[in-house]
Order: sequence, then C-alpha cells, then structure tokens
Amino acid sequence: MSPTKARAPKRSTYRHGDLRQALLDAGLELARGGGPDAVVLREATRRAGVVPNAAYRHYASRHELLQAVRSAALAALAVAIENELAGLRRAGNPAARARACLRAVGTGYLRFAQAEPGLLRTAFSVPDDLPGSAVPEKAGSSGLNPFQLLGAALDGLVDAGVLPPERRLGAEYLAWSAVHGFAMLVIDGPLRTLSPPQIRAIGQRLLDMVEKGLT
Amino acid sequence: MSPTKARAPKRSTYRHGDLRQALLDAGLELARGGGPDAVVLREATRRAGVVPNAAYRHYASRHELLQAVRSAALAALAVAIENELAGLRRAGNPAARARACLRAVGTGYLRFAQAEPGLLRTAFSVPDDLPGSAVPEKAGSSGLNPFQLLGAALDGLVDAGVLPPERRLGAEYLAWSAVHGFAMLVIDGPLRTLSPPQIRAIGQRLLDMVEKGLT
DNA sequence: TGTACATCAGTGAACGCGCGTTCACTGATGTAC
DNA sequence: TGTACATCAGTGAACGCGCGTTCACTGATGTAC
Repeated sequence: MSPTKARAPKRSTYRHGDLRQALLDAGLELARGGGPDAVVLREATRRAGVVPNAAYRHYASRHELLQAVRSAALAALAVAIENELAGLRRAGNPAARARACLRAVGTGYLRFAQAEPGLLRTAFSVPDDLPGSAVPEKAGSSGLNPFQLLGAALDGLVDAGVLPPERRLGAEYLAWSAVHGFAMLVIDGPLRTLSPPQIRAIGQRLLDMVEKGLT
Repeated sequence: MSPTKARAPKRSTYRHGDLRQALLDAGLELARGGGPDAVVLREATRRAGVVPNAAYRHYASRHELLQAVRSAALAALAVAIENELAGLRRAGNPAARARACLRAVGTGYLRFAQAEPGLLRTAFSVPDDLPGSAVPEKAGSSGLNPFQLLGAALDGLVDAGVLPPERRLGAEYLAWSAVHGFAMLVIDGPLRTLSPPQIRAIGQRLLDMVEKGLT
C-alpha cells in the first residue's frame, strides 16, 4: 500500500452532517416526482450518497420515512395556503373579507395541487386523522394544518354573519371535498388533460359553487 | 411408470374454458381488496389456477390486464348509479324529478364508494379521458359511463328549468369534483374514521351544497 | 494541553422476496379429407 | 365415421430486477481525566 494512498481518507462520508434531513429532502424530491409510492428507501439513500442501511440510524423503516415525508408535504401545503391568505388585499366590508379568506384557502389548495401534484397526493396518502396534528416546521408559519386553516376561514364567515351558525358544523368536510376532488381529478384523474387556463377557470367556478352552496 | 398413473390425465387444466374472463374476475377481486396496485398479474394467474405466463395468451402485459379491470370497475360504478336512478319514485313536478335524478347520481356514486372502495380507486387510476369511452358490459345497462349519466342528469335540470342553460357547460366537473372528493376522503383519506351514518349524513349535505351552489 | 476511551454514524456484504416477462415445449382440440 | 394434421392454450424453467431489512464491522468524533 503506497503512502499516498494511505493518506487519502478511507471514508470520506463519515459523519454525514445531517443524514436525517438529507433523507427527508430526498424523500420529498421522490414524492414530488411520483407520489407516495415513489418514496423508496434505497433511492433516498442513493441520493444522499450513503449506503442503504445507513437510513436505519434515522428511521426505523421505510414507512417511518414516508410518514416524515408526508408530514412535510402537509406542512408545505399549509404554507401555500398561508401565502395565499397573506397576499389578500383587505376589503372594507367584513363579509367580503371573510368570503375572500375562504376563497384564498381554496385557491391556495388548488394552486399547490397544480404546482406540486406529487406532494399533494403524498400528503393525503393514508394516515393522519387530521383535526389535531399540528404542523410546525418552517418558521413564519402559523403551525395550523390545512384543515385548521379551512376551519378558521369558515369561523370567519360565521363571525361576519355570512354563514348561519347552524350550518357551520362539518362545513369543512363539504368545502374540502369539493376542492380536494377537483384537485384529484386534475392531478391524475380524467381531468388531467384540461389546459391550465381551463383548470383555473373551472376552479374558480368550483369555489363559487362552494360559497353559494354553503351559505 | 404404472398404468394407473398413466391413466390420470397428465394436464388437468388444459383448455381452461375462459381464462381471459377468469383473469379479469381475479383482477377485479384483487382491485376490490387493495385498489389498482393490488392487481398483480402473478396473483391473478394463481387464483385462476394457471401458470403465470399463461396470462400472456390473453393480455399483452400486466398493464393491459389492469386496464381491463379498470374498465370493468367503471362499468360497475355506472350500474350502481343506474340502479339508484331506477329506484326513483317518480315525482309529479318535473323540476323535483330532475333534482331527484341528480341526487340519485350522487348517491349512487357515494354508495358505490362505500361498498367498493377498491373498485372506485381502480376506476379512476390514471387513463381514460372520460367523455367518450362507452361502457357496454352487463345487459340492461344503458351503456353510458358515469360521467355521461351525470351529464344526462344535468341536462334534465336544464330542461326542467332548474339550471340556467348558461351554467350548464362544465357543470359536470363541479358536481363530480364535490362527490368524488368526498368519496376519496372517506375511502382512504382523513375522513375514513367517520361512522357510516355520519358519512351518509354529510354525503346528503354535500349533495345539498352542490344542488344549491349549481343552480 | 495531551491522552485513553466510549459512542455511534456510517460501511460492506448478504438475505429472501415477489414481481413481470421470455423461451422452448407439449398435447388436447377442432378441422379437412 | 375414421384418420392426419395444424392450431394454439397452457406448461415448465428460468431470467434479471429492485426492493426492504439484518448482521457484524470500523473508525471519526466528542468527552473525561
């Protein structure tokens, strides 16, 4: 063995730095491209430049990694909705403002679905019974999950006198179903051949329907 | 080799009868239990009592078998909707009747989703751009696909003067999104923990929302 | 400030699995004479 | 009605693949003295 060879570090990758995060990032990238099924443990380790079993130092199983990815995808959706809410120009009228908030939640959801179909599919693949399960991550976020953001918008409608209180209970399910269904049909259902402008137009009509049908 | 042994037919399974149909049935059974991903060619042949490669006499690939299953699942959904429509007691009022038809389409869809979640997921896994693609199969069916049945119900609303004609275009997408989204959230989304009565109740409120929001 | 040592993040090799698919075959069936 | 033959649906064996996961290991790093 030559001295020069010996001088080169035998293992360049020791102490990766933050493999846990690197695997999560790789997992997100995979989910982005192909939804939950694409989150393959071996591929994630490959992308992190590490041997497959190294993942087990940070996640107990492929399933656990997938859950982490799913949770991050849900957080990303929440951020998208919050951005939409933050971009709202304040209307004078409280009723109009409350309506605009609900629309913003829906629009944020649909925008995210178009921009990140793989992540949306991943976010709603199986677990999470929603209501609870806060979503910390990124600073600057409210820590509310998308379901809770929707709930807040509906509460706002009640406060503004737009939505009769007796119709408030369970209204999340109705609004969410409509928006989620449209997102799904567009993402990989029979509506995926619609053009982006068509999608935007129908999406707005959908939100009209929800607003009118709910109040 | 003893004569008795020789007397037994060496291959009992020659000429299966209708392997194509048997594989389709097995595929449907698999889809019923686990959605599109569960439609595994080898397992289908196992269930049909045949060697794996025998499938290639009838389907060019696993994908082709899956498409056949998907198409059959779509036909089953259409039948469920038609049954719901057929069970309608005729109202005197044409407007009420038209509304009832739309509700029946939605109710049939949701019922099917609850009864056959795996088939519903399979029916909308990827291909089929819908509008066209008739659905023959079972005699006694109209040959219309679910999308077309929904379209007919909406046409009925226009004819009865309930839905303004200028709102008719694309109305399928809106109604369908709401119902489909709810079905998805209930099947394997965050609403799967709701009890059947809750699901039924919210489903009806959802149809209220669609009807009110659309017209 | 220097040395001994425990920790534990990553390595290397291997496992068993079930999958889709290809190949050359065999023999029951239906048809033509 | 009987025989020869072509067809082609199913067999048997094998392939290469990528997966998740387990095992015993190694050596860089941080800590205690």
